[in-house]
Amino acid sequence: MDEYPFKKIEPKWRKWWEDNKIHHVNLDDSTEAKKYIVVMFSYPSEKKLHIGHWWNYGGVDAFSRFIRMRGYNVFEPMGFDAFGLPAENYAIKNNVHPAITTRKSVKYIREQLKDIGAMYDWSREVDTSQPEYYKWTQWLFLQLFKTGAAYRKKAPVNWCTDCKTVLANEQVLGNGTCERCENKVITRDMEQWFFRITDFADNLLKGLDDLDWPEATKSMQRHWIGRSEGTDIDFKVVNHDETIHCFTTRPDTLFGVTYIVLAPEHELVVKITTDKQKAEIDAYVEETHRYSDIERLAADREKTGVFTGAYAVNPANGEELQIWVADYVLKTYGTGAVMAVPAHDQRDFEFTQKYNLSVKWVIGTSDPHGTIETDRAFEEYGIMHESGQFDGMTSEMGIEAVNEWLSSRNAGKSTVRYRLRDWLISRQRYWGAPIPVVHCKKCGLIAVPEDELPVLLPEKNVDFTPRGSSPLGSCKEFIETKCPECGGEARRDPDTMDTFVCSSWYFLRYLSTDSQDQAFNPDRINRWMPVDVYIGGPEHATGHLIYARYIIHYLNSIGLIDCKEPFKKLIHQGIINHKGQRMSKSKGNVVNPDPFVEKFGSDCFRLYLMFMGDFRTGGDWSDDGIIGIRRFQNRIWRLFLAWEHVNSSVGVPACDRIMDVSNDLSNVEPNLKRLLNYTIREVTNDLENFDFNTAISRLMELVNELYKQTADKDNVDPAYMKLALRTLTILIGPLAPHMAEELWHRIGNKDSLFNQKWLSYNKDAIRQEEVTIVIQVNGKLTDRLSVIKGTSEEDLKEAALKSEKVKRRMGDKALKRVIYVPNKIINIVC
RNA sequence: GCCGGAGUGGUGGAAUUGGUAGACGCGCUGGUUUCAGGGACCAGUAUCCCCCGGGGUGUGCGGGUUCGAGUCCCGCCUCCGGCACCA
Repeated sequence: MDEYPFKKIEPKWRKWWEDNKIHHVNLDDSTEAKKYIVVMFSYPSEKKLHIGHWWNYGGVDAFSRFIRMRGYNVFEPMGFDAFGLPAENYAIKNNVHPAITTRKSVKYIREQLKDIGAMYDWSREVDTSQPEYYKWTQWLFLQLFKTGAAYRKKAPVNWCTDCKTVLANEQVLGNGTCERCENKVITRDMEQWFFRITDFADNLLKGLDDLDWPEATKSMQRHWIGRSEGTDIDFKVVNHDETIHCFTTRPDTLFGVTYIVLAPEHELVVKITTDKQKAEIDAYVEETHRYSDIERLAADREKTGVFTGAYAVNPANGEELQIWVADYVLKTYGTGAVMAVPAHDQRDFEFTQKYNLSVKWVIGTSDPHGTIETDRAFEEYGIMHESGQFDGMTSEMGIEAVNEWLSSRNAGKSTVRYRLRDWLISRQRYWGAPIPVVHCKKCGLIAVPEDELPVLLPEKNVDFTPRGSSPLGSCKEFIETKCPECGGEARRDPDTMDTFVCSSWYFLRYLSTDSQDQAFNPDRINRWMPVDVYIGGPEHATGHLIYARYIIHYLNSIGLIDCKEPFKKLIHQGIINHKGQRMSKSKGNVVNPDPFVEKFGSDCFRLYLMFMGDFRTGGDWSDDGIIGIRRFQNRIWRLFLAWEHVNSSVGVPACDRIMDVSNDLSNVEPNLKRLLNYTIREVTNDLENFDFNTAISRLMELVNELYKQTADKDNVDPAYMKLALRTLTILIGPLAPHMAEELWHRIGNKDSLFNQKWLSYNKDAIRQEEVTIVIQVNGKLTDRLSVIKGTSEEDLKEAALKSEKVKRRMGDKALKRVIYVPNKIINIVC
């Protein structure tokens, strides 16, 4: 039996596509409508593509090819997110320079990517670790710096005592230890670079409404931004000329405040602590620094705190309140100070229990007989009491009224706070884009002039093993420089940028890789942005996807680009597990795609992954099913071999006549006519919706049916077969591009299949003359009737009641009603 | 604790969105082919009972709405993902 010779065919067409620049995109062509389809670029530090990449990239390519065949100018680029910690860690461990390992990985992965047979335009590849790219990442930084959106401040960071380096939050394990050495991680205050993403909190929140994104992801971003309306209330400190500002969302509980809490890092702690309490407070503050933020924030930790010895005055009733320091209050949220209302806040309640502080109930239920349990806080809205002139108000009214009262007395004002923090972008690491700023003793922080970019990352004389400060600081040639302002001795900033900065704008750079004198060409941006469909994992919901949105909002705000949002539609691919678990080296269940590609071919492997399950859901990898796809390919191949003669024996006019299936098909058998049109409709809808698995099922059905209908070869009209094979070739093109291109040329075409227009279908041709009506008795399937479409309800009812099966099931019960769903079901109720 | 998503044959998964549950594939069973094979083709395959004509039961569990529920409502269970002292 003839097997489909994928080994000969796949490399042949890959070369042909490349030689004929089939995948080259003209970015300046405005004659065709564009579609910009981007899949998150790959992270070469992982060294090799795994099955998940094939799942993702194969599906996205099928979609892109389909869109292209529908007549759009489609741009589907690919690149490398090549800076980052894994390459650096590998380098430290094996003493190989990260530049070398990264370049090697990129080269290897690029070849693997080419095996997928996707229509990437490789002339527009980006690599974030190349000076041609990071020059513009630095340029982007400078734009932010010039407008004050990039700034330095002292901030608590995670510090591993053993590795002697700063760690990202993701690198700290749940128990507060370092993921690499499992030693203790502490909090350390360090001067860091930040981007003012909080300035855009509200815009980022509002922008979500119009995005065609998964609701779950939008919801995650909303929570992450965490807008919350409340009030800043001023508490004067007794015997000090200081005021503590407390943010609360519940000013209606103001009369229930029994003490005040400051975060350990709060600047007033030192000022107001009494001499008597000083030793204890110092010890406590010191103690909190011994924990990482992650550890401190563990919700199940018992609350601790220390009294400062100082008091503050409640502006509502003049009561004096103890001021405490406790690490359950965070310096980084709100004002870093809290008015504690134990009766109506469970956290404060727990704290009071431990330290024997008083509880004052000021909110009750509206039900006069309703009692509130007193063993925990009552956090709901209710009716105010013990609250002076506000007694009897609902919480909603009270919040308004207290706000007005406070602001009229200059003791507070309503504000909006966000959970979102400014984006900490500096890293004390080597393998990243250097921050293009010079520190001059005389002039301060001075931006490197744009025409001096890039600030090259030195590849020699850098000791990148961690020792407690930025590796670049140890490189004399790099760090010592002249101040661009005064020309005096100065030092370069030794930090590098978070790789999320690199990946926050790469989709802009794809459009201008041919330009060395600008980050992006505004005309092209305005023509191609936003990205029409962006595909990537849901794990980026609150990281990359917020950062990229922020950068676009920012560039828009300073007038550099027109578009407001980077990604119009977002799709998350699912995750491929193996044996029910996520693939990982430690579990030893990683599946390497290469042997499967070698044994079954690229198309077969792509098809199998797409067929395995829903693109968005993911699935569990199994070696077993792929054989079914090979059989499917072989069946198609043999079908073409068996009918090869029709391509020469059927003349050109016949071919023209059947170019478009929606045209007159009067001479084609009704069954086939219907089948072809039906398959076009189904496959079209499925590809539009990323439902590759069902699209492939429909094509399998078509092939099965063609085998059945052509069992008797002599009775088949060759034109009919020619039409069927042509239709099949076009429909399978996006899914199995190599095979389809081969078949396309075999049936007599010279140009690429992917320059061919997609097929339209004829609705009328799908309509069936004969339909099967299901007869139910009390909703139970009882019998079937095959009738001509449009048979009247009366006739159907009569026929149904005559059925022996129906009679048997009805027994002697009387007919009550008949429900009729046209052309589908007749339900007899008795 | 809070917010999402999902539970369907031996197995991967379908189901026009309230209308024939199990499409398509894997596996398995039987058969055909001068078939040495992990080849090709045909038929069967949710499950239980059975007088072989049928009958009962079935989409995580328990209720409900409806002529009719995998799909909608209420209450649970399990798994996965995210957030987690955010005042």
